[in-house]
Amino acid sequence: MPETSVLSEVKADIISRIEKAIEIGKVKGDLPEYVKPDVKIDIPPRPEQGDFATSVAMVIARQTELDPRAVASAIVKNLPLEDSHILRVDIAGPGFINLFLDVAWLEPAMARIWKEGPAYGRSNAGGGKKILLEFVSANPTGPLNVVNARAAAVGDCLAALLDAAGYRVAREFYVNDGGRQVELLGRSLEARVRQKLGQEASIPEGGYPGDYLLELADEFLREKGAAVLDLPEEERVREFSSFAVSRMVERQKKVLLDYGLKYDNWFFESSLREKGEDKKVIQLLTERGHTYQSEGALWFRSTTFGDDKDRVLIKSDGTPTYIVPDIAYHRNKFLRGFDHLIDILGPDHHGYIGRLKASMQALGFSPDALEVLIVQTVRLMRGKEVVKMSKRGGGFITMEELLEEVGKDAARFFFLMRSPESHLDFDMDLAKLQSNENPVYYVQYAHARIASIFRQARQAGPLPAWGPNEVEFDLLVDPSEISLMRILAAFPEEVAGAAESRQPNRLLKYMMDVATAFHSFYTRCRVLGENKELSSARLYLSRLTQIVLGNALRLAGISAPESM
RNA sequence: GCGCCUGUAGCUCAGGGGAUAGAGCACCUGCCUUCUAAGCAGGGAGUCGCAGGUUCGAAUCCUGCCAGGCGCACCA
Repeated sequence: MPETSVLSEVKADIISRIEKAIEIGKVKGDLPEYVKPDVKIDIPPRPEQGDFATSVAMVIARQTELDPRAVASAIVKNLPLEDSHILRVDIAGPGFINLFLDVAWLEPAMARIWKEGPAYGRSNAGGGKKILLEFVSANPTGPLNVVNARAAAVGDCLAALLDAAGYRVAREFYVNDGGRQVELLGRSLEARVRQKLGQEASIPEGGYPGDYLLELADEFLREKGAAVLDLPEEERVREFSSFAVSRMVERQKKVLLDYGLKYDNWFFESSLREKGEDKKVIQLLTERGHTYQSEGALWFRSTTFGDDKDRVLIKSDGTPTYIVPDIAYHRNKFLRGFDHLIDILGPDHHGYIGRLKASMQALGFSPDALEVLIVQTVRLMRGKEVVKMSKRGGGFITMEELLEEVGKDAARFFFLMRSPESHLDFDMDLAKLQSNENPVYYVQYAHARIASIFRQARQAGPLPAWGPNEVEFDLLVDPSEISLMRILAAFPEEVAGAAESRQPNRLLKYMMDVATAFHSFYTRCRVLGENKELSSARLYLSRLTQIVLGNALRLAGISAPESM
């Protein structure tokens, strides 16, 4: 895996030259001795403002009360240019330093893509740090819904991004297979089974009336028969519950697999109880003096660690609250050797962050090592119409139904396109539209077009020599070719940036930019039918684009079609 | 009442101290006898929710307010 990308090497070189210019300026007396700015460069909004720009001069001007443009010209005057890619330097606006580069650096940058192929985009920004990413973790009491589908897309893509950015990532699904809700699931299934047998039975209060238990009841009768009904209550409920849970989990696994998502681990809450880790956590918190008895319950003094209020661990009826296994679970994650934990939760769980972090701190773990991301709600639309999502009426759309209707690629694209914390309107009509109105196809089409060029080229005879060592790179001079290459060169940094900021939507934006640049190139420049040298060079650039698009789509979990 | 998220073009949303605020879709005008027109080039379209403040510079940071969504259990 490469240390850095060619682009970041170029940037680092420019930054160090600017730093050197400031040092020289100090020696010459152009700048005061005490300035020590952090030099940052970025890509300016307009091409006439150069390839890179820096605002250091304005920052220094603030520190020194000098005129920003004077500071800028002091830096520019002292900027060492020998053996650099810098062609020209301008001072613009209130004191920006605009740097114009030659295009020679693009050649090694493109050769890097060719060489790394499917690995292009990877970096070791993360330094091999071990991250556990827990997401979806829906209760096994019903089918997955569209918010789960959003969390699945975001989590899976974020995991892929972190992996590519040099972290060691594990994807984990936490199955809440204990507690009252699972008992209610079992009792609800029992009621359905009895109804199938013509007996008088109703879904218990707070139970699960959805249709999916009707199907499960049939399966139960087919596989287990009715004998279970004669067992004593406790045993009977256990049978129904465990049957229901295992089937629901299987069903969830299957949908997620259809979505292209494979977890490294499905972690069952029950395994914590079997090993006594829930009791252990209470013991540890008590030993450390973070618990107290009050009103017949055992409390965790989470306010010590910044939580709004203390939390009950053991209710006055002697049963633990949900938070106990959750604390044990997060402790277990740390004990398994992960350096950093990321939980992706729904918006209804934001109140939960404080108590969870407090508990980790109370157990001696750094609260910063636990990071909670909230993925906001999804509103399903059909055009202008809101699709009703009432859970009670059973009329809500499951993840299965969503995938069946719009397909995996469109679903993932739409979920990833938006920043995770923004509320999302998901237009199902738009998502399944097979036309240019649907943004999914914009990127895929670029990929398919490239594949088509190669098909065409092969039909015409043996391909010309077009690898990095064969190509006359200097023939790639059209503005559309240059800007395409610049974008391709930025991929590793884009991946690392999207991973660090936990924003898969940045990857999607990048894919759109690549597609735009390619479509523009495709329209302006013919690849085939030009002279041999030019065709070869453009085939080379096309293949590089295809590699980048393919890699980006793979990170997003969206397929890269060869034809459309 | 308190907390979290959101408010930017007709619609869905990027951008989260820097230059003339962007994209996709929708709308208008051009571009297919040559590699896929699910494309390209161009155009119109915006008081960045409102009001103050900090700053050389605010859509971006701070405060208050308004609007929408979601939470605030000895439920999970």
